[in-house]
Amino acid sequence: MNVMSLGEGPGLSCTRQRQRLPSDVRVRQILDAAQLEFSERGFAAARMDDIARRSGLSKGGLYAHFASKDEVFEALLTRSLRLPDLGDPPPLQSGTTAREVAQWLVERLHASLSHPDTLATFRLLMAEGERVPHLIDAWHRQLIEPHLALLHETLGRAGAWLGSRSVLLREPWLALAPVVHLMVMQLIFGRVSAPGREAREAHVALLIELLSPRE
Amino acid sequence: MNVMSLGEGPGLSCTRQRQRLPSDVRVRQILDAAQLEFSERGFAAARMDDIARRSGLSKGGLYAHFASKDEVFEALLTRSLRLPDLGDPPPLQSGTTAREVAQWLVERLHASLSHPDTLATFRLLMAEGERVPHLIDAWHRQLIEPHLALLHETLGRAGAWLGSRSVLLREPWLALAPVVHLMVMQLIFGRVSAPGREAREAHVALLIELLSPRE
Amino acid sequence: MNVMSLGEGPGLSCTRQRQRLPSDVRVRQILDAAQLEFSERGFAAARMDDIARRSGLSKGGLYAHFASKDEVFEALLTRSLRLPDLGDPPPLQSGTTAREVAQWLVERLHASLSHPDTLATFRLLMAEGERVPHLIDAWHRQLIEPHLALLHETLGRAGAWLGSRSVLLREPWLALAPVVHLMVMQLIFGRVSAPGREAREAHVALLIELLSPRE
Amino acid sequence: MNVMSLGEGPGLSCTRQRQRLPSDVRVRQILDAAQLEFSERGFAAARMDDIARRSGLSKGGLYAHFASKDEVFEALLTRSLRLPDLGDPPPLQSGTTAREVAQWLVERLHASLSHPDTLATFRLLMAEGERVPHLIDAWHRQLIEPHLALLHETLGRAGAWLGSRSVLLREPWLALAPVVHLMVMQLIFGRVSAPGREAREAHVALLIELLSPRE
DNA sequence: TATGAATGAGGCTTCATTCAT
DNA sequence: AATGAATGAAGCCTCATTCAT
Repeated sequence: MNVMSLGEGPGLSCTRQRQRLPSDVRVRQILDAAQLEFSERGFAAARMDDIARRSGLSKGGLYAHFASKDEVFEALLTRSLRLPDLGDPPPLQSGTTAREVAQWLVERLHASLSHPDTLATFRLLMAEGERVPHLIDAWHRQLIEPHLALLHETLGRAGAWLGSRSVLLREPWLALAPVVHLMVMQLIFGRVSAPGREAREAHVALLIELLSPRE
Repeated sequence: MNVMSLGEGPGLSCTRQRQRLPSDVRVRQILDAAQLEFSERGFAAARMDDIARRSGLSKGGLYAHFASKDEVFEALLTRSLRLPDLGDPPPLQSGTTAREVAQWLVERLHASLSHPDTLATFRLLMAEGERVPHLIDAWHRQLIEPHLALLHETLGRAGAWLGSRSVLLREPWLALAPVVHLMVMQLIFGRVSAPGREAREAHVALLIELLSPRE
Repeated sequence: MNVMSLGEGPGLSCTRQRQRLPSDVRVRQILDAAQLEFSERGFAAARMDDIARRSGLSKGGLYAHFASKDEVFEALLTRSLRLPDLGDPPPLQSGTTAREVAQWLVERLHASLSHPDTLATFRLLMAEGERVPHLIDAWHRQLIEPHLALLHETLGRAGAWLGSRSVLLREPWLALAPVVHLMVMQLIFGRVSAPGREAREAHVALLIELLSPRE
Repeated sequence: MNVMSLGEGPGLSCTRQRQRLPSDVRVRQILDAAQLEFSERGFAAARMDDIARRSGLSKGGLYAHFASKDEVFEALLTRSLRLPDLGDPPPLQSGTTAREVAQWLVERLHASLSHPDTLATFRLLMAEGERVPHLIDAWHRQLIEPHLALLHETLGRAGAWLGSRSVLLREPWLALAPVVHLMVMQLIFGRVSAPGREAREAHVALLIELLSPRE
């Protein structure tokens, strides 16, 4: 490469140039790559080289953005810990049935928790949580608690409305458990297949039973 | 091992002798050590050196019993995959209440699944399952299915007896989900603390509700 | 490299800099080092560490260029398997004597086969050939066959010219055998000394006898 | 195994006993095994474990007979360096032809040098000779020199008898070279196939030419 | 910012050798 | 004389990280 070809300014050279992207774009690419690598192999077995290559960078280029493997890992988990958008609780009007409430809840929970990104984070925390205890707390605050709060709020109001006095109203995690169960099964077996319709249907049926008033 | 049992060897108590143990004893020690190391660090980050030292062996000595790290890992999981002893289903006599059945079930499930060994295996399979897909199958067959079968059988009979027509009778995994949920929480947060009494109580209450006949 | 050429670097001559060389230069250095190590010790006893040090590299640096010891070995042999330049066959003009032909041949064969590189390769193939059977074939095709072809061609034409009907014309390997014998002796005894003049003279004398017509 | 079963003397126990053989038998077995292992893999790559197993011994048992790998190697080569029995030189009576002498010689040389044991030793010396320089000398004295002496003597007498004045009479190694060539080819290519008849025939033809008087 | 050769610590594994039995 | 568990020194190879360009 001669001196002339360097001075030509951006865009004019047709030779294969080094790709210089804005930092935030690169960081996003890197974290996307890191998510795949860390999720597939776990922290220790993931290689900076692979993360770099998957981001379209060389190893050295990766280190221009992150000072260490730990830093990438932490940045990844931090990014994954965005507050989920759970939307508004359902309106409870006259005529709202237990089924409607249950379906709304199950749909929300699965949409939020069965998302591949959530699963990947979930798995990383199971496997490597000890590495980042402060992130575990954050995860609990930002993921678990909002969901439990949503459940508590929604089940409470629906229970009152519907006249249920189920234990569910006091222990909303029981309503979350089937989703967690499915997440676990999904992580352990077939990493691809989404949880079946029937499973969700069963979950709905369970909630209906518990929300329905008894004699 | 109490203090007395150390230093009492016949004659040569003080000199550090090379310990020669029968192979099966060593293998047990090694797998115990491996369980700790693999569970604490995951497969990739665990070091053969540490496993060896924890078994009272040199690195080379370890390789007299296992040909590779993978082999230790697999042997460990295989050992952990013993069929659980779930005991007999509960007698359903006249006078048996939903509470009795529910308590019996919850106790069984927690005793079997919250055991530290089971948790360790569970965690390893979550984190490193892709390494040993055949063991995943075995785990499902030998751990999950028997528990589901126990639930199916017991819930079915209890439901018939008690007059319940809950979805639980068709989808026994719903009754397992709270235990799985607790296992997960136990793994992610505080690796030590056993799941609280209240959680078990809530689980029992849930089952009671579902097993009780409705008007 | 003379003394002057050291210490003259621009500005920083004294500090020990990390040497960064283009890949092909390094590869050449590595294979040179490998040739020495493998030839001196054989494949199994040669150490990657030594090859690295001899190339002015760290162990890890070596692996940036070759993925394994086997790969270095194979690359080395492949490099050694260049077709020899045997030059043109001698002109047979009126007046060409058997001695001239014989001397020309013996000189060619020894120049080509007694070369230290050829000897080193020869020895490696004797000792470690089973490791690289495909290279054995290549070696035969690229080294042995051309020499035999040269002999066949040259002896044939010279024999016709000179009126010889020796078995040599049909079995040219008989004319190669003394060189092989000398190579072997050179390898087994004194690894340094070139084969003596007298030996070559004897070889020439042998060929003369066989090329000369008999009554 | 209880104490009684040990005191019963030899021969009475039908349980699998340790095989205790006379030392010289064991040593022979060990060296046979060593010959195979060293020849197949070379010194560095041969494993004491394999030699032991091939001798029907455990590793420890092997060390009861040889103090080290080097000692086994040296003992093996020493055993291989027995003086070959070349038999008596051929009677040269009136009527003996060059063909008879040549055939007798070629047969002797091949019988002695193409023997698998000789080939194995030959190869070991080529590959590992530097390890045992004193044995190289011995090998020369005990194998090469006798053959050269046989050739010198036989060719000398036959040449005188037949009226040849070939260079062969002064440089008997030239008559040995084709055998060496064949040995080398046999070692490098097909480790099994014996050298062909035609090759031997060619060798004979060569000697006949050189032994026959010229006008 | 980006490259990729280079480093060096550290992990897995092998194997000659020792030794209690 | 024999066993086989055990040692420990090395060797191969990996990979996070550095750095000259």
